[in-house]
Amino acid sequence: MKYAETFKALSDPVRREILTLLRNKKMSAGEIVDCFDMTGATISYHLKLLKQADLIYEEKEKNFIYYSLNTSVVEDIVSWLMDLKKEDKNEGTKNRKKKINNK
Amino acid sequence: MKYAETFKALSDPVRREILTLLRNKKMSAGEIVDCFDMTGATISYHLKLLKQADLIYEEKEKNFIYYSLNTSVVEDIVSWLMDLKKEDKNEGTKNRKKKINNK
DNA sequence: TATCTATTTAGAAAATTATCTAAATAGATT
DNA sequence: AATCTATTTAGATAATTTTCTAAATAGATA
Repeated sequence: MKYAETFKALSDPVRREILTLLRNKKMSAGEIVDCFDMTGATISYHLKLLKQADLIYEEKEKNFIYYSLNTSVVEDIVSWLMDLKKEDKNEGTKNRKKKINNK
Repeated sequence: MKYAETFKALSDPVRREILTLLRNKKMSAGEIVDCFDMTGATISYHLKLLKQADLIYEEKEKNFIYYSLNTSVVEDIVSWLMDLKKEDKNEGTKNRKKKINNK
């Protein structure tokens, strides 16, 4: 159950906003903090959760820590979601009508 | 922020399990309760959140309430996630630093 | 070395969420 | 009408999450 953590990480608006910020550029923790009305400690906490969920990379440079997006796990979530939409694969007789009149 | 509620709803393992149960068949609240080691009240609470997030439909029949999957909102979540992976579209404004006011 | 700078960790308070029991509701059955 | 059945609502508590301040860490610089 790898994506349990990921879904949890994605459930918070601050963390989603951080991911959006990182969409195109890497940013240091401090730069990210400047985008929010919250303390560095709080943002650090959110970064930790995103990191644990493998949604971001962290890379030390001088005495900054730069964060960037890791989209590899996003695929997993997307396929979990797409699976929800898939039609039943193993049905004998019970849901046949549903199969037939679908699309 | 329509999908805030949806991400929140998806963040709980019980609720994700309910969605999976509903993948192929509609089920009454009682049938869903039977799949878990929890009281009907608790499952009812989760169903309410899934309903509020538009992830399930509810349909009364006799004195049962049947629930079924509504995948239309799932698309929105998927496209939010896919957007994360997209390359920079560059809005032109460099160095734009805005404070984000959540909550 | 001493100190500054960037960031995290610790610990506590506040807010939110998940769960339970008991009671309420509403439709079906006798 | 009285009662049974399926489900939800209310209210309380437990558990988890978010946030803060203060302190700790670690690397860079004077």
